[in-house]
Amino acid sequence: MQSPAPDVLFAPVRSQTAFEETLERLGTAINLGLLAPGERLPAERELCARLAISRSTLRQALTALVQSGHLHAVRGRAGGTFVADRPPPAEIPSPADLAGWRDACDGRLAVEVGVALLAADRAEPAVLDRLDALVGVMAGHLEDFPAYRQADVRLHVGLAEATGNPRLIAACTEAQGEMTRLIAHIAHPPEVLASSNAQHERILGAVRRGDAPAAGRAMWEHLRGTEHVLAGLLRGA
Amino acid sequence: MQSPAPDVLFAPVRSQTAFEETLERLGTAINLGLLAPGERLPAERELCARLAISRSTLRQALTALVQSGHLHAVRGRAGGTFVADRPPPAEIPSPADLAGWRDACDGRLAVEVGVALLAADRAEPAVLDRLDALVGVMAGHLEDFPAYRQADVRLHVGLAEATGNPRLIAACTEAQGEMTRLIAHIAHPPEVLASSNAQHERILGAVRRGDAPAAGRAMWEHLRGTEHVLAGLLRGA
DNA sequence: CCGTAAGGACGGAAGAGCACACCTTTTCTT
DNA sequence: AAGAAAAGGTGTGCTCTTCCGTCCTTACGG
Repeated sequence: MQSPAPDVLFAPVRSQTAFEETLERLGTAINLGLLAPGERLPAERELCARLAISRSTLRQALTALVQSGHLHAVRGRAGGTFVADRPPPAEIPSPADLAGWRDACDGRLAVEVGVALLAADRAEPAVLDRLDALVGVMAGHLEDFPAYRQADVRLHVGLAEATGNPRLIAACTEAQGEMTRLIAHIAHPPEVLASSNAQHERILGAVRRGDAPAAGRAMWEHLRGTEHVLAGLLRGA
Repeated sequence: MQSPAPDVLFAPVRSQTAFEETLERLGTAINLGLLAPGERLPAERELCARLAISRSTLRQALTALVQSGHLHAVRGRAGGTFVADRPPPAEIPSPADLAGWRDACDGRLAVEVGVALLAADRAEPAVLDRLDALVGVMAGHLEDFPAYRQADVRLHVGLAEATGNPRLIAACTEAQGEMTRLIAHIAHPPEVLASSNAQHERILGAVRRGDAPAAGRAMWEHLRGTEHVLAGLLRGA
């Protein structure tokens, strides 16, 4: 009955430095539009306290993001660090990203279906109203994928926030970041977006009814759609 | 429509050292029984290569686990590092563990339901036969919670392995580790274990039929059972 | 015109991790 | 019986990351 030693137990230990993680966190937040263009970040001395890192380390990340054009800094009393008005476009996905696209989809599936199940139990109607509004925003941007995608991300992350679980919010944000890297540069016909957005309505409807199984199932089908699109385009990768 | 800056974006960055993560990985693997008593670990020089850390760092972790009684080391040509025959019992959960029990359950829910959905699509019958055998093992240990729990863990992790996704396997292992810390020291009447094990059968049945929604739903209900037990016992925490 | 709040810059201290060389113990092979 | 081999055990010094503290520069506001 004893299985042999599972390989994954001895998989490489991640060694991401604080600088790298900070850079990644802020960078994806900007790319996802969670930090809006023109928005002001907390002051460095406050932000490094919130992130529980030293100011030097934080500044490494901020400096890198300024140089890459994601942020711009303004000195002086009324200054601060601001998200660029026109952040640079998402980079093309790395070979490593493409190689792991299926794993990324799987991870996203787990997080999002779990979020849907829990949100159905816990979401406040007021929050759901805000998410419904996002469906309307997306409906108005079927021809403008970047704008559509930004509302899309806000919807999914907003649903995660509705669960009240910080872990799930973080996991959802990370999953959305990975997905954005994968899909930012591929064509999205308006018909596809429209049908995807119809699924958003079904998900929110089930969540509002408190029907967790239906919400989970609707989310599952929603994500399978994305997965099939990717499978078609990346078949060789 | 612009939400204010999401709090979770500026949450503390995790700063876990390679030593800490190695210690945790191997320690939980032993506590969960994924590394069986008496089992021999790969040689240090090989293991540090697999974990992508230096031998010094690996030895820090191994030394700590030897001192805590989880491992014992044997010198000489036929030597090695072995899992203790009688590893020390799980520690009582820390206040931090108890405070976050609901978050831990949520995370587990997402991972496990996702695993069930994906396993229904991908699991090989041969693998499912092995998992069915574990249900039989559990049925024979309704009076012996440690033994029951060990087979339980192997079942859940085995289902994750059936998805073929390393991320999910790792996430599932971690979630099971957290759950074990929470539930190791509470009473588990045989009737509760029997009903829990019946749910295992339902899950595996749905997976075998390739009925993903049913598998996901069965898993969801299975986990809600555990959650209700915990909610009753930890209500004040 | 000065205080204050913001970003910007430097320099040293501490610790984690690593590479490498070497030692000790035991067993296997010749 | 001798020596090679394979394993854990030990020590040293270097590099890189991070942190802390201090100071500088800019610019708004009274």
